[in-house]
Amino acid sequence: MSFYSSKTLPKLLVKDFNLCHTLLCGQLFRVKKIDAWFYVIVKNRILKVRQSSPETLEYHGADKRFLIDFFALDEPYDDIIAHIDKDSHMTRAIKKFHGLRIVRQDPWECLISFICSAAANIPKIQLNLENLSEYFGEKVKLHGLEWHIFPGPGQLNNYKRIVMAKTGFRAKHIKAVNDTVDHSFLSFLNKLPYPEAKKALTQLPGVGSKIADCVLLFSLGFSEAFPIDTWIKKILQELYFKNKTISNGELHAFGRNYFGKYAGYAQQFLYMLAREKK
DNA sequence: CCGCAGGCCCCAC
DNA sequence: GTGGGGCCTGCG
Repeated sequence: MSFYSSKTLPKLLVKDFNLCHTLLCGQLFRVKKIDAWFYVIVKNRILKVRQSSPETLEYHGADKRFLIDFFALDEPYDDIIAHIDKDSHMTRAIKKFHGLRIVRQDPWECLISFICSAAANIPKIQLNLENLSEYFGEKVKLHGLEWHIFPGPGQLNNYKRIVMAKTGFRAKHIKAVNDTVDHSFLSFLNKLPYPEAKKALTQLPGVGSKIADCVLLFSLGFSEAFPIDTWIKKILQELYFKNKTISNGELHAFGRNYFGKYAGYAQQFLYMLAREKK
């Protein structure tokens, strides 16, 4: 595909970072693995990256500063782990998935992604996002391949095409959100306290407690957000409630109180535990 | 006794 | 997953 050997690519020294865990923990969907490399479509760029050793990232398509921000490498990892390491279950998860990070993805794409996630699975979400990008997003060529940038707010302006992207009942939510939400609304949420930001998001059609928490956690820096999906529900009930059925509201309150200001990281570790048992 | 807020279940989307 | 309806409960 390229005459350049990997030796010519820049390297970034990393600590407490695992690329696979970070890219494959269900927070991002536009990730492709080709040979030994991951290709991640982030905003208007195609990031090509691999972890050639535990402490080395080789990359192309972005600069160092971008990588540090996107992968949240400036977060105090030891501190985060110390906060959520409350019991033997978490200790095990933290050890097993060490280096998992919560990325800082684009809030708009994150919002649409998780609207697509309602009653779906990961391959289906990926299909929806690929289709939406192909139908509405700008095309770019890189590494001999064609890629589509994710369409911005206002660009998802054709209901029929949104339906053609196989979004099903989510199509009307996507169209409505496209017509009412812009970048400034989303960046404004950053400045609000968690409860207010969440309330503003759940005002949007197709966005309830879970999806709001995903957007807050994965794109707006609210590390205390604690999304309850079916996987988390199952594992929380199993590990902390002797398999008793607990309402989502109660599980949410439990997670936030028990794990504290980095509850969202705890949620991701638990998600990984739940998925590997599948 | 009656009315409404809050919690929960159900089901179409 | 969400949202809206139906239904039960509890307090005023």
